[in-house]
Amino acid sequence: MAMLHTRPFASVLDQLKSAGLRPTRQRLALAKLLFEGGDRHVTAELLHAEAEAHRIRVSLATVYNTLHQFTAAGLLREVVVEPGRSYFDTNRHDHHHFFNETSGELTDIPGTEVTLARLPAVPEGRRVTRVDVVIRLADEPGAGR
Amino acid sequence: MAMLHTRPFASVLDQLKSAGLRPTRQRLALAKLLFEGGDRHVTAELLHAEAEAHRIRVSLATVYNTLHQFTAAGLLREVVVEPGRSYFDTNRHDHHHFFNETSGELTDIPGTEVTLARLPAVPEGRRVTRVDVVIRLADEPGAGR
DNA sequence: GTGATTGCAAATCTTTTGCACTAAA
DNA sequence: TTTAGTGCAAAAGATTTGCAATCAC
Repeated sequence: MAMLHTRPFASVLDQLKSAGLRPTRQRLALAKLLFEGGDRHVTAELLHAEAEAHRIRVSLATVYNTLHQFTAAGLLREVVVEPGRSYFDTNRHDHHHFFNETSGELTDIPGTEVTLARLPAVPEGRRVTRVDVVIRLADEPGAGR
Repeated sequence: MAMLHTRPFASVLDQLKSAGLRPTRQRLALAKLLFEGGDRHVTAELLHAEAEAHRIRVSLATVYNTLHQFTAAGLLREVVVEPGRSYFDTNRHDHHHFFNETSGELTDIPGTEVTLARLPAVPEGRRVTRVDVVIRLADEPGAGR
């Protein structure tokens, strides 16, 4: 059972290597927090706080560097839904997002549950790097329930 | 011919009124810049610069306030595609966006050209406020052409 | 008049940067 | 060693806020 997370984490190590990133204490610790707990959406501030809670000494600057390096290495995906704040998503599968504007909560939608039936012609000389679908939600007005 | 833009602008005035916003010199001038030139995507900084170029004296703080008030009144739509910068879109029709990650250019896609064939179930107690589709582009690697 | 609106400067918040120090290879 | 990585504090942006002066009604 403890093996459950061994494989995916090993692959993270491999990917750090192939991205030319040294497996430092900080990067390993952050990778564990990020990838050993299922799919997550974190901000730099949040991950930094979480590291502190786990007695991992990392500076906020390093958290930012690491998040961007992991993103460049394809281990994370940056999601922009709010002005002035970036979320980093550990879910690397094809998927989209619900964004609750009331609470700021970001939730995955499996790629299979959203289908784009019709897409526009891509401008000349450009290629599509990604298609992001964000379904914005608000709490139902009818209070209670 | 000069009439061409008279109507839509009048409706803007009405909407300011019904939103309880006094038609001040600043708000009127910014509204003209925003709504008399077809569909546009502006940042606060850009609109402020444009106002200055037109000899309209407005502070940047007022530009921010105005953009948010217009957005709340339904005259503008805020589009978030880049961390740390908000675009405001004057196109109020149903539509989506191309975002060129290389140049930062934001382009409209008419709602008719994108069709979502399948949408996920909306979580209990929430309602959908908007569905945003952003097609991210990069310049084709094959240089020239 | 009276309350809404504005301008300005200071404050805030997130993210980036410069650089001396530390650690991996 | 040699070079990449880290921490810290300062800097940089974008956006917001507090408050006195100004404007619309």
